[in-house]
This record gives sequence, C-alpha cells and structure tokens, in this order.
Amino acid sequence: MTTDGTSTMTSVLRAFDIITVLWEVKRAGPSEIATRMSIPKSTAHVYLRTLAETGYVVNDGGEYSLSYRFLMTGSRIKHRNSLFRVSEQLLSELAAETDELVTLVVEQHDETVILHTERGDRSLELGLYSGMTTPLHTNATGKAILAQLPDERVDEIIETQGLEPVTEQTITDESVLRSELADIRDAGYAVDWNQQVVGMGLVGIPISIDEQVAGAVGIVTPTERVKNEEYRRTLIQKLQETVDSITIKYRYGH
Amino acid sequence: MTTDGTSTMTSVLRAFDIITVLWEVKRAGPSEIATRMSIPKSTAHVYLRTLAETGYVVNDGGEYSLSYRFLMTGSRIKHRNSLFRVSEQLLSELAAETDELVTLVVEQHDETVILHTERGDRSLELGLYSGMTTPLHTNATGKAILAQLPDERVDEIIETQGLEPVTEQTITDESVLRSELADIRDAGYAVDWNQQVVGMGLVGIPISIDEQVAGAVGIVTPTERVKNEEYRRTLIQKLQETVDSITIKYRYGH
DNA sequence: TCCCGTCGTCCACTATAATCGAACGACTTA
DNA sequence: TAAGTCGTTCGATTATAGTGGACGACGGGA
Repeated sequence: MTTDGTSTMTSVLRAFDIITVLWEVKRAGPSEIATRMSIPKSTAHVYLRTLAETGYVVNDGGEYSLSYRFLMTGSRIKHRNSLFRVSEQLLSELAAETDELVTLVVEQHDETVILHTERGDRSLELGLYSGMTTPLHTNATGKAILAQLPDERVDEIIETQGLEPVTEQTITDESVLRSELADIRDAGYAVDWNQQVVGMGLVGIPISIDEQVAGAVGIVTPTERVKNEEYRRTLIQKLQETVDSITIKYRYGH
Repeated sequence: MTTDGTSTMTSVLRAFDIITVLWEVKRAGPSEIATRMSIPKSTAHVYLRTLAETGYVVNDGGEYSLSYRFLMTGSRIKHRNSLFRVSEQLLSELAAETDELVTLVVEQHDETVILHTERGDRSLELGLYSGMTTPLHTNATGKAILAQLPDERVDEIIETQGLEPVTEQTITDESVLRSELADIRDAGYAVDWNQQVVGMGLVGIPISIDEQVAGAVGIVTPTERVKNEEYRRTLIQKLQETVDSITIKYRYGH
C-alpha cells in the first residue's frame, strides 16, 4: 500500500473501495470481499458491518449489498439542485413541443453527468437516464460545456481523460476538437451525430450563470432527423429559447 | 466513550456522518464541519480530503459538497435492478393507458422507497420521485407490502417506526391497521386517500416473487377520482393486469 | 493601506482504534 | 458422519486516526 504525498484515511478509502466491489458483484459475504480485496476475512467483516450500520449497505442473511440509500441521497441532491428546479418545467415543455428526448447535463469529475431527462412522444429510447455519465468529447452537450470552460481546464481534461473513441465517429484528434470548440463558441450551439452512439444525434447549448458554465441542455434525436438542416435549425431555435428562459428564471427566481 | 456490544469502525461511521452533515448544509469548509460535529478542524479536514478522493465529495475552492456520484451510483443500482428492468415498459404502458401517475415501490429499512415513477397525461404533479421514501403505513403501496410481510416483520416495523400521522387521515391505531392489512390480503389490493398527502389517493397491489414481496405498484390520483368506486375498480383491474405481467415476465425473462 | 480575524491546509506526536489470526457454531456437500 | 465452507466473535498488537499548533491566503474594517 503506497502512501500518497498528502495523507488520507486508509480506512475510509477502503470502505468506499468495498462499496465499489459490492457494486460490481451485487451481493457478497465477508469471505468474497476478503479474497477480492486481499484482506483478512475478519477485517472485511468489520467494514461490512459498519457500512450496514450507515444504511448505505444492507445485510440480508449474511450477504451484503448496496442499499437504495444511494438512490435516496442522489435523488435528493438532484431535486434540490437549483439548476434542476429552475429547469424542470421548461425542459418538460421543450420535450412536449419537440416530441424529442431532452437532457439536462452538468460537468463533474471531467465527465458529463446527465442530471435529468424528459421524454417526448416520439423520443428515442436509449438507455439514457439521470445519473449516467459520458465522456465530454463524445456528444454535443459535453462539447457545449467544453467550449465554455477555461482553456486550462480543457487542457487538463484532455490530458487526464484522453479522447477515447466510443464509435467510429468520435472525435479523437485534439486539434479537430479544439477547432470545433471555437466554432461552437461562435455559433452558440453544438451538434453531433453518431459520435457517442451510432444512430443517435443531438444538439446542445450551454447554460451560463455568472460568466460560468452551469451545464447544458440537449435535444436527442435519431441521426436521420438531426442531419436534416431545416429540422436541426428549428430544434436549435427552440433549444435556445429554453436555455434563455432557464437563464432568466435562474437569475430572478432564485 | 462507551463501546457498543458489537464493535464498529468509528472512522467510517464518522465519514458518513460528515456526508449527512454535508447534505444538510449543502456546502461547508473544514471549520464549519468541525464546529457542527464538535471535532478539531484538522480532523474534519482529513475526512473531507479523503472523501473528496473517493469522488463522493467534491472540493471547489476550499469548500466541500456532495458530488453527483451519489446520483450515479444510485441510478445504476436502480437501472440494473431486475424488478425495475422487468417492470419499466409495463409501467409506462399502464401510465399511458390510465393517464395517471404510476409508481413502483420497494421496502427497505422499514420504509417505502419509490424505485420508479411513470407519468400519464393528466397525472398529478406532486413532488414524488424515484428515491423518495415514505412511511409504509401512510399509503396504499406501503400497506400492500405490509400486508404480505410476515407478522413478526410487521411487529418490528410498527415498534421501531411507530404509526406517525402525516395527515389527519393517516392510520395511527395499530388494531385498525392490522384489520385493514387482513382485508388487503383478502382483496388482493390496497386503497387509500388523504392518508399521506391531502388531495392524493392511490390504489396499490403487491408484487410477489417466490412467495416473497418484492415490492408493489401503485396508481396515484387526485382523491376525487379514486373515491369514485367505478373508476377505482377499473384502475385496480388494469393495475392487477400489469402486476400479473410483471410477475410472469420476471419469472421467465430473468 | 494596514491590520486583525478567519479561513483552508499542513505537519508531527501520541494514544486510540483498525487490523488480523485463531476459534466458534451453523450450513452444505460428499 | 465428516470435511469443507460460510459468517461471526474475540483479544492482542501495532499501524494509524486524532489532535494542537503553525502557516499562508483572504477579506472586512479602521
């Protein structure tokens, strides 16, 4: 066990490592955790019992698994979040108006986090859901955020996260990405199709609060639809109206 | 400091206490955490730094707050959950068919946890969302679950949770509750209105898998609508069909 | 402009509490 | 029935969490 430059609490870190392992295996007893983490069985047991006491882990019949408390805490964080509260109704209206899937995303830990989705009547049914994360460079909402971040943050993100491709269309070249970010800054919106999921495309516009990116809103459609320039233009316009409303409502209703 | 009968790890427990405090105050620095928890500032700092390293807490500019990782982990737990996966589509159809708000709930830590909601066109807009918890005895889905639990579990839940009223209609008498649970067992469904929220009513049916309650499905409506016996009957019938489909699909498609 | 108070952060000592091997009873399997 | 699991408990040891004090940065008030 190598100690980092700055000292941290090994027991707390290990507790969260166990949470990660429990996530991977769904359920496990002390023995399985012990072998997977190379620690004594008795040690694993104390951790599990302690985690069970917190309520984030549940013990049924000697086997342990993650509880729904993560869902509780996570959902509560989402639902009291100012940006979400301000946006929810407006996003719902946008979804109804466009009949498409609408997403609200934020950046955290150098990734796109989907904060909320609103479905329209003919919206795509991908596995997108609130809480899901994606690399920033693989879709329009992420690129919209990247375009508004300070250069040094962009450098940092590219360095630590890389530009991993997830489809054949994913941007993997740094200079291509940077020039596209400049275009996005000029245009005020971002577009992509097939870069994150083949068959899926989206338009995205960043939300700026006090000169800072607070997140982005996206409209997700089948590639076919978003490729159509006229349709795309109407989507972008409605999207921009929604983002404007969110910005104003945030400023005055908050 | 008195040691409990069973020993647990104080550092891990304290880490989660800090998470709870962080939840309450939204953002805080080491000093505020220290005063709130009556611990030295330096101790609070080590905890916060460690929690930040796990990714569940984020440090921006010296102040710390809970990150969206809770939402990520919680949502992932939900979305890979067998009961949810089996039910999602069927619940969506039920919501479309009835135009009402449909909920899927499970029991954990003696409470009702809302696992999923599906909105219909004229569904109530209360603050119900996935991850929210309510006492079991205050609504039809909770009572539907209670009715299927072993007697000793019901005893335990009543003893530890009590029968706290949240509206004037909430059941607070144990014998009333027990006789209603017997009725629910006979009828196969549960009903309530104004017991959890004034103006809200619902019908609920438990989902049984392998002789055990796995959860319950509910249809949430304005009190006025669910009070109408004929309408209520049609809701219960459609709800039962959905629950039957879930049960079958779970058994064979899983 | 300067100063004082408070902030977040860091460091080193010490005593506490996490760690770990061994043993127990309860199951399952051969 | 016996041998191999499992989860759990216990007590000794020693690694490590807890702590006070010091540092630089920041901000409000004089």
